[in-house]
Amino acid sequence: MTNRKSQIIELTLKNIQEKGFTSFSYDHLAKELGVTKASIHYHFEKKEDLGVAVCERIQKGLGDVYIVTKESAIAAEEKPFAFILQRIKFLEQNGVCPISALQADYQELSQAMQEKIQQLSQMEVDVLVDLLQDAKQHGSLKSTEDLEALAILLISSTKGALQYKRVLGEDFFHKMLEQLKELLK
Amino acid sequence: MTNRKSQIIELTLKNIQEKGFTSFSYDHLAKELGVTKASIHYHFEKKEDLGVAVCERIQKGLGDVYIVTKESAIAAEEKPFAFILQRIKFLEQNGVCPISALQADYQELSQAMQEKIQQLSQMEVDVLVDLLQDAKQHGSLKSTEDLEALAILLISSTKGALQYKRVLGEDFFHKMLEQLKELLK
DNA sequence: GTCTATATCAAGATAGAC
DNA sequence: GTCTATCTTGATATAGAC
Repeated sequence: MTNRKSQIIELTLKNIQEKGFTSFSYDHLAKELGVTKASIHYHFEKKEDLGVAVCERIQKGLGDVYIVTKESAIAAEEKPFAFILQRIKFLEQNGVCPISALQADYQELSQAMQEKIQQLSQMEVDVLVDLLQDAKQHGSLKSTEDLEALAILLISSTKGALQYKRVLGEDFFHKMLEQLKELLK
Repeated sequence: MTNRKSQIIELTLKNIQEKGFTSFSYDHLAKELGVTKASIHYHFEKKEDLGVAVCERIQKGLGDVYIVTKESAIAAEEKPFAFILQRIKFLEQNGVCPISALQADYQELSQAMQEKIQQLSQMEVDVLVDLLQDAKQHGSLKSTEDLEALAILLISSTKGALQYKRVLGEDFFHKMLEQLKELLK
């Protein structure tokens, strides 16, 4: 099966959302796939290699949602929030955002993975800045807005709220989002 | 030494900030203290027991900062942000917020720890709501504000930004905070 | 390309000496 | 209260058969 490799990547992505990078194991992965640990080690010799592959997978997903949002028919001023809502749809029920999970383990990871996580984190900001620029050109944002700072606030509050939501319940995220929209009016 | 127990708790708190709860080990803890694993198992039979003790330690720290902020001489409208800034001072250099670290491992932890983490998370919101109420009475917030929603936004964006700051640099947090203050003007 | 088998190591935990 | 010694488990990883 030539897509065994991508099958492993998808399952790892799910496992990272559930357990985090350091806590998921090849053993558990193998059992879920009905293969042996050795077979996973064949495709990804070290856990770090699998980690890097998952980062690239996340990067692609991020890019895809960006393009879809950018080209979609919805109003430009809605696109930053549409992007965020679209992204969190991909999260497993009660899972953490995989980028947040990787950030949490950041200090324990190899340099190769740290660089990937940096790229991912920066990409999230850049994409939001781009969508905010479009929104601004359509007149929905005050011209004084520092768009990078606004993107940083959007991504920070989103990720923070996702963490609390798992502990304090679904409502938490919606309350945060409504409050944010209220302040941006 | 009767405070060996609290010595262990403090060191564990540091370790959770650096590695997360599931990733720190009794072995590493013991070496840092110059004792054996067994000695730590004596004070905290199971890792879960140590985890609960650390949660209570965090809870106390949270309460202490709340009281100090509440009773301090600074203007009431500054207190919510003063509280947040005071809290993040306790973080190790490049460490994660211990509550965020515990939230990240939430699903893998025992029920006793999950309950403690819930309490901690809710307490953070409650404390901010209280400080925001004081600020509002002093006229610095629009009367239409939903204070719980505002507290949720404050704590979410703070925690999210702390995660990104470790990866993207010190500036990230400050930009988020300035943007937030700008929107609240 | 996938398997069995195994090496190696570190983890949490316990029993019992001092 | 702290130690040595040890048990058990589960992790990453490798060698080599098929």
